[in-house]
Parts: sequence; structure tokens; C-alpha cells
Amino acid sequence: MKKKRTTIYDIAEKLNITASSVSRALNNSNYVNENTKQLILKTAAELNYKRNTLASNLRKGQSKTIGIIVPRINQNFFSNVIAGIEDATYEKGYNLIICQSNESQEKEIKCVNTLINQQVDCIVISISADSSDYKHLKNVLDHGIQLIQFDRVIDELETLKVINDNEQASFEAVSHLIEQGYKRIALLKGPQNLDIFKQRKVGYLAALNKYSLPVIDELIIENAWTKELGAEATRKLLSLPEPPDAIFASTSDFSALGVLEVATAMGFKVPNQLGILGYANEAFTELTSPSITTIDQFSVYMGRTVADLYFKEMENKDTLVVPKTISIKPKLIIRSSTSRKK
Amino acid sequence: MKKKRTTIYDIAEKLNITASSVSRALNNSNYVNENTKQLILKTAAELNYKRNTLASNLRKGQSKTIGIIVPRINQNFFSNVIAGIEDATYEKGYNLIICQSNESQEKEIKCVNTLINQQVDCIVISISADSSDYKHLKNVLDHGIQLIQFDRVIDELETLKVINDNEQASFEAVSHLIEQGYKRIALLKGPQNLDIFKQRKVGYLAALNKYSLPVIDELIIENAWTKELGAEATRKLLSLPEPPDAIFASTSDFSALGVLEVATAMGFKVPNQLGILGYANEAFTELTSPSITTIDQFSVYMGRTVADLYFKEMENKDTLVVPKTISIKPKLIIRSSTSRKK
DNA sequence: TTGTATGCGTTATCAC
DNA sequence: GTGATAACGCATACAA
Repeated sequence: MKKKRTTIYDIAEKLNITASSVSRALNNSNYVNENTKQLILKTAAELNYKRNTLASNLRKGQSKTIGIIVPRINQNFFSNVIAGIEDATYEKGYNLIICQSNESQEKEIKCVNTLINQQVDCIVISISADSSDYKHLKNVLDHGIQLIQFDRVIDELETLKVINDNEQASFEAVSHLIEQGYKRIALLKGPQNLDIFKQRKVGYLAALNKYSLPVIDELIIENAWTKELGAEATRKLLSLPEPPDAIFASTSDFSALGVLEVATAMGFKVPNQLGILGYANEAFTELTSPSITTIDQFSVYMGRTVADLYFKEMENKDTLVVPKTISIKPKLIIRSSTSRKK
Repeated sequence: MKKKRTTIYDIAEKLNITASSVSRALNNSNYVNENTKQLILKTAAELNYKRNTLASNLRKGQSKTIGIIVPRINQNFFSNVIAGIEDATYEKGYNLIICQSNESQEKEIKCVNTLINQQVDCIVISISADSSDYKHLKNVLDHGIQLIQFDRVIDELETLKVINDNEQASFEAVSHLIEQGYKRIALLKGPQNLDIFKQRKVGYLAALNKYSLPVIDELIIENAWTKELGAEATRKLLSLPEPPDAIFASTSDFSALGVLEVATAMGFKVPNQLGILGYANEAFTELTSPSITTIDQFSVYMGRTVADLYFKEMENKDTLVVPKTISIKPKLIIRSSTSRKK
């Protein structure tokens, strides 16, 4: 079945020269006669030669490959980031190996090992919600592999990072709610082992504080980061003696969608009786009725930023590696679900 | 910067044995003493040894890597297929290299070459809308690499294929419209160099034929496969002296969304005055008002099927390769946008 | 059960 | 400019 592929030796043999010359020609070296170079190139094309990147990389000790680990490939935010990375790396001849951790630390560790085995030059990761320690990430650094964290990052780990300014975004979101006249604002929180969710809470508290609103504990709900959990939380919240007049689903738009559906089913008028605010600017937030106010994270741009950061770092690899963090400012997208005043 | 990694020689040296024994132990061969095997494994862990997959693959002449080429990574359908493939291949220790063609044949060719260079064992591809010939795909086969096409396939190319039964799905969709009493059904077509769109047209015609409805040329619109193009087409269609009473956006839900927005803006009542039917069951189709009737393609399952097909084929690689096509039956999801009768 | 020798395809370092 | 040769790290046929 498997046909034997053309190698540089095949080309050399045919032209009665040595593999070294062929290699040089193929790598566009100057130390080869222009005529023979052309001849070699022509013959290579005729024989349908393709360089064996495995061998080349083995020899050169680098792979021109970047490994990416995300919780889920088919989640809008992540697939957008990947698309952004692909855009920026492809033109430089890099390949991408994609892994999904499925939010499990166990699988995340396996992914890391696979990528180390593959000799990738760089690992780009957004850690799984399940990850509590990070020996495996230290291991990456021990192997001399560049590590870049994005979005869900572990702060203590000194690596390159590309993040969203979650605190600021959250602060602006809640401020917006308050300015719209909402006073009892509930917060749907995500797993607090992820910094991004902690930061969003901080922003929430800061906004309440700025406007001298009290923090009401029963309005702060743990781990409501799927549509179902968002719905469930809303059922409870809206059944309180004093229900909230706004819900900030700081975890995701899916959660916000759950809120919207339950609220509508329970007869609450959105936005007048209840304001709803999501996170991520998923495509559907524009389409619900009412449309959902949310926060755009510039995900594709984030991917490009990750790639650029890597390349910049590579250029200066002679100098010491300085931990560098790029923070992207998300944007509040105001839609109907929080627009009380007309 | 780059630290030297532990190799099997380092382990061998430390234990005063040879690299071959280490290799055997690491590959769990039986031809190695159980005690030394344990010792080797322990030492490998201590030295933080990671196998160099590049070298291993070079030696073995296979890469345990599957290359995937899709038009766009961050398009729901494709990212779902990729997730499905990832699911099924990961447990078998395969890696995925992802490329996006951006709907350009030129980039598609580059992707193919990259993957061949990478010595991938298999290339999974859904061809770009722009692709008119397929020398580059023949080239894949010439290199003894397994080729699997999915969704957007080139029929003449004898490879493994996983497709949707587009014709049947389209037939059922249009039949449904007719049964709902729609009589002037417009069709938004996709690029006809892609078979999937041809098939959907065939299904459309077959349904009209079955119910003895005339084919009205002015209701068949070319290349309306984005939201914008769908909107544009709708503006024209609804301005006709005799506008359609239903529009089948056979290209995508995005196109259907464009239809819905324009129709609503022009004051057409959906579904009573105008039925709308999309394709792909994007998440948002459930959320628009009215919700959009569409066709589910079981994308994640499709990915798994691709992977399974590959593994089955590998098991029988001794026998001759027989072109095999798996057709997945899509499912019509009936929602409000076409539900006239209550 | 273990060691020896060789090759996978490429590139880098010599010497000519 | 070109050729010979070694080396990247691993796996395996063969010998012991």
C-alpha cells in the first residue's frame, strides 16, 4: 500500500550528485551553483518530492509547531482564538496541533505530555476548570518549551499571558446596570479556582461599592455557568421574597440565556422588571428577544495577539525571558435586555 | 535557553545497560527482564524523560497524526466535526494537525503540502468552495496517505467519504413546506461547484415534482450563502410581482437569518405570509422569533464517524482499499418559521 | 533476556 | 562549489 517516497538521495542519484548538494539547493543555500540548483529544483518537482519534515525537524531540533490546549474546540470563544492563531502562524510556516482538555485536568496533563513528546516549540493553553495544580505546566518550562497562557491563566506561573481585563469589563457592566436604575443586582459566578471568574466578581463588588449599593449575599450564586445552571439559579432567585431586579451572568452568554428563558416563563418583563447581562458576545445574543447585553472579548484578535507575542519573544530569545502579559480590554455591548430608559 | 532533554541513552548510561533495552522497556516489550523494566521506568520518570515522537515516528515511518483541512475552524459545523474526530482519535493516541483553507484553493493546496511534509497518516478534508480541480488531492493518494473527504466531497475522487444525504434532507424539507400549504417556494442556492449544494437543489426539484408544482426559475437564486447574500436575495424576491410564499435557504442558517430579518423588516408575517427554512441547525435558529425550521447534520457524530472509518480501514489495510462512503441521514427540525397550521 | 549494528531522511561540519 | 561523513533519537533485525 504505502509507496516509497522520493528522498533527496533519489534526486541526487538521478543527477549524479550528492545528497548534500540537493539539500543545499532545496534550502536555497548560496553555496550551490545556480544552474545545478535550478536543475535540482526541477527534478524535485518532477519526482514529486516532498521534504520529510519529521527528519528535518529531528535534525534541526525544532519543530515549527505550536500546540494548543483548550477546554473545548467547539466553543465559540476558543475556536475563534484558534482561528486567530492559525491566521498569524500559518504564514510563518508553523503548524498547529490542537488538543481539547474537556475541562478535565487529567486529560489536560495527557495533552501536555503529548505535545512535549511532539517536540512542539510552544504550548498555548487556556486551563481547564478542573485544574487545581500545575506541575504539568512547570514541566513544559522544564523542557525548554515556550508556554503562553491565555484567558484562563494561572497568575503565579511566570509565563507569557494574554488575558482580558475581566475586572474592568465586569465593573463597567455592573455600572451600566446601576446607571439603568437596577438596584438589586444578582451575580452568577463561575468556578472560583479560575481567576477570570474571581476577577469578574471583584469588578462586580467594585461597582456596587462605587455606587454605595449593599452587597447582598443571597444574590450571589456559585457555579452557574451553563445554560441549565443559569436557569436553575434564576428559578431560585426569582422566587425569593425580594427577588433581584437584574442578573449579571458573569460566566457566559449561555448562562444568560438560561436566565432569560426562565424569567420569561415566570412572567418577568425583561428589561423592565429584570435586567439581564451576559458575557462573551456569542452570536445568538443578538437574536434573542429581547437581545442580550453582553461583553465582547475580541477572541480572534486575542489569538493573533498570542501568536504575535510568541514571535516577538522568539526574536529576543537571546535576552532573558521577561514575563510579559498583554491585557485586552473587552467591550460592553449594550442591547435591549438592560435598556430600561428609552 | 533550550535545555537538553533526557534521551534513552541517558537512561541507559545511568543504569549501565544499553539503549535498546531502555527502548524495549519503554515500549513495554516482553523481551526485557521484569525487574530491569521496572527500574528503567522508574529512572525514566526520575529523569523526566519524554519520548521524542519525531525520532520515533521517523524510525517507524508513521506519525500517528491526522491532518484536517476545513474551510474555517470557527464555523460551528466544522468545529463540531473536529471535536468529534478529536474525541475518537485521542484515546488511540493520535494527534490532530488542523489547517483552515479559508475557502481558497490556493491555501488548500499549501495545507495539503504541509500535511504531506508532516508525514501525516491520514488527511481529512472538506474542500473549499473555491476548489475547482483536485490534483493536490490525487497527490495525497500518490504519497500513500489515506484520504477521507467529508461533507463537501468530490465525487469522482475515489476515497473514503462521510457525507450527509443532502438530497433526501432537502427533499423532506421542501415536502414539509408543501404540506404546510406553501406553493411558491424559492430556493437559495450555494456555489454549484460543491456537490452538496447541487444535491440540495436536486432534492428541491424532486419535491416540487412529486407534488406537481411548477419550477419557477425566477425563484431560484444563485450563490446566496451568507447572511448578507441571503438578505439581498430576499429583498429582490419579496419585491417580485408575485413573491414567493416560502424561502428555502438551502445554503445555511445564516442565510436563513438574513431572510428572516429582511422579511420582518419588509412587514411579511413569518410563517403565515412567508415560510423560512434553513440548513445546519445552528444554535441560534432556536432563539430567533419565530424560531427557524432547519436541518440537523449531526456534526459531532460525523466527526466520530470519520475517525471510526479511518480505524476500520486501517485494520483491513492488508486487503485492497475499497472506496467506501458513509451517508448520514440529516434530520428535519420543524420549528415556528414554517408551522402554518396549528 | 541483552547487546550490537544499522537505518529512518535530513542537515551541519568538515575537507577538498 | 561540491562531496564525504556524522549526528539528531529512536526502534528493530540479528547475534550472542
